[in-house]
Amino acid sequence: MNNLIIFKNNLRFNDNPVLYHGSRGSNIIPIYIYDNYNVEKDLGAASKYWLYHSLKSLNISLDNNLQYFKGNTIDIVENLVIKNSINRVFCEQPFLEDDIKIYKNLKKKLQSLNIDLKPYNCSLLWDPNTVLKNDGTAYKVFTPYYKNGCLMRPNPDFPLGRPDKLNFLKTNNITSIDNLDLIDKFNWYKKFNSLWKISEDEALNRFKKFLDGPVYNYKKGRDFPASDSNSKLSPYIRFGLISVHRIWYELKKMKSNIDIEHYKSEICWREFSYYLLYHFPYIKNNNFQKKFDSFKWNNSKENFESWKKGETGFPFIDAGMKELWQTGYMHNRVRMVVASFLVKNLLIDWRLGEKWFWDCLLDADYASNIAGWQWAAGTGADAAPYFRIFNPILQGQKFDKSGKYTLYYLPELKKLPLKLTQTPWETDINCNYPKPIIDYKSSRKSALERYNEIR
DNA sequence: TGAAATGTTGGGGCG
DNA sequence: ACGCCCCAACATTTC
Repeated sequence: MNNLIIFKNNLRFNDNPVLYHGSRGSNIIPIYIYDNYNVEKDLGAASKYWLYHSLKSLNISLDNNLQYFKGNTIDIVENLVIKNSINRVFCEQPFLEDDIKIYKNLKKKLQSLNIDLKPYNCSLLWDPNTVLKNDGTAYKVFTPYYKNGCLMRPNPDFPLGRPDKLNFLKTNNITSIDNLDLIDKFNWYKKFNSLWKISEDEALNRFKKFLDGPVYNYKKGRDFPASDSNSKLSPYIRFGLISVHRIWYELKKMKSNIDIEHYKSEICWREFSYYLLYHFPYIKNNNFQKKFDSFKWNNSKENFESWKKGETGFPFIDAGMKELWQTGYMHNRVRMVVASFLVKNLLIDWRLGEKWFWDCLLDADYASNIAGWQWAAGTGADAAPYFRIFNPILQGQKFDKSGKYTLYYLPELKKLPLKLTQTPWETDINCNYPKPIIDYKSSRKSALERYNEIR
């Protein structure tokens, strides 16, 4: 048998159902398709960087046999199948609207050629189709989704480990990763090189290191951006350099405690995001709660720019935005605070924030990003109520008491007494840091008034 | 996975 | 010794 193996969002050698099953007793052609033809939203710049290095790493595991294509999945696969006498095509089971459409069209095309298309769920612990309320409808609230839905279902599949010896089918194709245009000529991303090692081994190492210690302080520690109680696995999970099935079972093997259970539930917030996008695809660019459709956003260009650059004059916000820009990552607590600030204090549409994160985050995940922003904006399903407005000053004082995080990204504030780290306007000492772009108190008030109009 | 406003309680100062 | 006021400290409600 000659099998075509299509990689998409699970760029790993281990625990990969597509590669594992697709390579059994067969010759394979492993390919990656950058489909910018059938999708509405192209990858963000940071994601492309991550993708580039993930592919390079995967290619090494595949003894340099990975082939790269860009364009329309259907045409590319049809062409390959015919030219190489392919019998079966193995791919990832799709869960997002665009991907489902591609899958269906591909299936139709391959059926007409009398070729099997075999989908395997690589990405989610539970298929969204199988987790429903008793009345047959989808959950909208995380806790019952997780506790009564997921955890009451049969256990997720075990991780598969390594595939057997791979036999690569010889082809005449010469493809190059460079044709995917993932890396800009302008070397803006070099700052990431020293911060992130992008490979499957590194993902596993990080996970193991996390399980060796930090996880035992996860529940409390996860809220403090200066502590290292987070696994920082998100970008690795995003492109499947580690499988959630592996993560799930490694955690299950351990003696359960409150921290491990909390980490598991966080892993399942990602599941929940995919679940929501699957059952309510309109939320990709519309408010889950329709009453927000008539909400009047200010969308001030100037304020949006200040937010993006980390020049709002609110240190905790600015530190977060600088972390994002410099590292391609932002601590979860800070993500909530900067999102609340953009939406509720600046009255800027969550979709604009979502776009910026999409472009800047190495872990930018289609579902998590949208669901996360809708959550933070208060427009989402199981969302923080709109009137729950984070105070960036208090949040900074509470979760970065020592100033370690804030001052790392805003060293100019080290000039001030520690007490004033979050309120640098309360002194005349000039440290070359911007004045607040808004008055916090009155912005809060007008946000609540604006909300009253649609309530 | 809030924060601010408002309400309640109880100890201490003081006439 | 007593009542009154003040105001933390905590609890509850509201946004």
